[in-house]
Amino acid sequence: MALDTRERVRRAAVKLFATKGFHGTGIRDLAQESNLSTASLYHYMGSKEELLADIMRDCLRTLLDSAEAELTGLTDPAERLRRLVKLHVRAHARKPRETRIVDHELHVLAPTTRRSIVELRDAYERLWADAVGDGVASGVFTTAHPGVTRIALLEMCNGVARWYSARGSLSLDDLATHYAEVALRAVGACPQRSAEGQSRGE
Amino acid sequence: MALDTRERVRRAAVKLFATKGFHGTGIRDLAQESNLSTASLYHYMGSKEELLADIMRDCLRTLLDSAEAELTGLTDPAERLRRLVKLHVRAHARKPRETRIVDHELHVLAPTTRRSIVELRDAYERLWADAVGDGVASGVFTTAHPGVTRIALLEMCNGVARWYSARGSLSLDDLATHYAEVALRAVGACPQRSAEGQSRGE
Amino acid sequence: MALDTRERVRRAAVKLFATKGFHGTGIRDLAQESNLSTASLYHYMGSKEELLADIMRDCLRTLLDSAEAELTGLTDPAERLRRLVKLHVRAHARKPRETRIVDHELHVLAPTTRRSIVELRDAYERLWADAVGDGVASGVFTTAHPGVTRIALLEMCNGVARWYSARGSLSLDDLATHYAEVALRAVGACPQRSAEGQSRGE
Amino acid sequence: MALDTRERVRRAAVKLFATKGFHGTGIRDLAQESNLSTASLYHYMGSKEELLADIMRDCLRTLLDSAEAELTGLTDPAERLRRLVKLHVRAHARKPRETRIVDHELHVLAPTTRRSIVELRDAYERLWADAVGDGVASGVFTTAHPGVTRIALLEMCNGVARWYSARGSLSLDDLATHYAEVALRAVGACPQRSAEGQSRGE
DNA sequence: AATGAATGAGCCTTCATTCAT
DNA sequence: TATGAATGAAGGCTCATTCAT
Repeated sequence: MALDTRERVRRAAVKLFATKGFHGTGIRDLAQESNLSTASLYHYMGSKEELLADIMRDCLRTLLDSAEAELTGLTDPAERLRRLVKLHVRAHARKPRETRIVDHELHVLAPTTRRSIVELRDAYERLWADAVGDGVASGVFTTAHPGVTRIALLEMCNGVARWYSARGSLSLDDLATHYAEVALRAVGACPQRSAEGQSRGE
Repeated sequence: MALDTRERVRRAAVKLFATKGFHGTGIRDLAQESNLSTASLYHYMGSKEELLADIMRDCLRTLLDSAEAELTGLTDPAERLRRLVKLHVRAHARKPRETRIVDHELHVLAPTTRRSIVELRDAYERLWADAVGDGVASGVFTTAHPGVTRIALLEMCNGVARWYSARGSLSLDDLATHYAEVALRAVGACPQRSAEGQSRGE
Repeated sequence: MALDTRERVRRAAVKLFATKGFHGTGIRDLAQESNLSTASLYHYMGSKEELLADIMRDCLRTLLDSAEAELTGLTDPAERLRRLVKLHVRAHARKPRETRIVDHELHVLAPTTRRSIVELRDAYERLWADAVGDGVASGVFTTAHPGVTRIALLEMCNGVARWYSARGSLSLDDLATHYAEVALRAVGACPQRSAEGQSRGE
Repeated sequence: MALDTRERVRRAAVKLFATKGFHGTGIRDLAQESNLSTASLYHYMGSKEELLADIMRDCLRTLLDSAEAELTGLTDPAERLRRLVKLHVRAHARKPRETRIVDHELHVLAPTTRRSIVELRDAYERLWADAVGDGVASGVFTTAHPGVTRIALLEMCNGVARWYSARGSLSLDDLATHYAEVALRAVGACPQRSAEGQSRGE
């Protein structure tokens, strides 16, 4: 099935925004990458900035929705953090360009739009904050600065989008598991058994 | 003492490149921020891109030099990692804009220039790789994927530049110590005493 | 019939480049003369320099093609030279601006482009060199330095573009004939009859 | 003896204006070629345009003066034309850059300045016109259009500046003699003896 | 005599966008 | 749906020139 034109434009934008940055990408670049004229481009998008906002919004919506789905019914903070990390890492490894765009181009958006995007991001990060906070409250985690630890872990996981390659030696599952491991250690959950399991597996 | 003009231009560039991105910063923005005409700007820089490259180069040189100085004479991998993390965190908290520029704008540079910058970055990262590698080799660290762990920690520390504020509740020293803590836990160094020491101190 | 826009740009360029020189003509001058905005200009040309190269190329191509057509089947060197001179003079009198551009602005072109233009010019001048050379070889022409004579005649004829005006007393045909006369005398063809014929005719 | 600075500037200008054109030459180019800063340049010249005008004026003054000196006491039109041609050719071969500048950059000058330069040029050309005119009047020359012939010869001789190289096979004296020959033939002076002499001599 | 600093104006070119077809 | 044509604004950079030192 032929690719929907709107989708083609979207993908072109994702590719170029991630590679050259929003301001480094001209609409001529977008048009060329989409095999469209610059004029035609405007049948499939509002403006360059709206296109960017759409990409960010979708990326964050998907992340938020699947995170909420993943956590449904879970109470154990360690398990919640593990799931969050794995989901986050998988998302960033699979959609490195979209997530890099979210991370790098927020400053481009006009205030109103930016606020709506930041809201989504904050909602998502609250899931992390809650997991870490609950873990510390219940004594499962021992970390001196939960807030700092949360953001440190998030940044660590975001980084995956900047370097992970599917062609590397590490499978996506192993990567996600490894990161969950590192994260749980970082909060002081010291998951003896699983750590050893991971070690044995290699 | 009045600020050297060249330095004024540099600072304007650092501020704007970090805030709005390289491509998002116009030469006229730079001129205004430097209280200079656009023409005068060119007495103090080669081109916008060279200015960027200079900023990056200086930032990385400084980081690399101080890291090498910091590690001189040290052999214990845990201590080396701790020092690297603390230095890195401090540098990123103190010069968040410079380091963000290094992280975000590499793609702007022409191939030749980029290579020279990447070389510096790689030299610096090798210090981390060596510390982690030696730790694993000597059994002090237990981590399944040293390479991944190293980059995960680096990204985590880079993140500091994206959120740390001196006006926050955490002092720079505490922040650096905390990150070192998290990092050592992440590599499985489980530094009982120092971790407790750290906990007690807060 | 309305003038094609591309052609309007071309004519504006010819007029301005010839009058004020390539470097003396700004893109804004071109736009104004073409009744276009500077941005629109770029729908009809690659760059200012490409526009110049196109003008030169077309001018030389036309000259070369018509010269080759004119000489087809001719062997007599005197007749060939006469035809070349007349054609050249006519072309330079009719298209003085294009030919002046070719003569004056070669130095502007980038090496590669320049080479391609110079090649055309050389191909054309070879027709002159052959005519003069054959005339000397067969004894019809007596000139001590055929190469010098050829270039002297060419320069003399090029000059037409710098002064001829259709409003002058001399018709184009008479002008061309007169130049042919001067040229043949210069190579020592001393065409008694035709010279007298020419004299009688005026 | 060290070269006077003002003279160094002048020479740099001659070189660059001739090579790249007036508008193609920046004052930075001039400064570099003169081994001066752009600011220092202005101790030795009024403005770029005045520098150009000076060069042109001197070139034409010299030509005019030496032509008048050369013709002093001569009445024979053929001899006068021969001397003019030889002088002109020599001047253009020896100072090809100055003369090219005079020929190519008149259009740059502001009206007032231009007029003063054109006046000089016209005074010089009147010497040619007189020689040709007298020759025709006295029947020594036979040319249908004296005015056209005069300008044709002038352009032919101007051309020397565009191609003559001292490294070529032809000596400057031979070149000048050859041109005089061509010119006299062109006006129909048919100087049997001298032509043969020329031929024999080579 | 010499120049580093400074600049308003201008350079060529591309920007994102609109609109008639 | 698709696009050639069009553009005002802005892009990075250089222009010729002045002036204080």
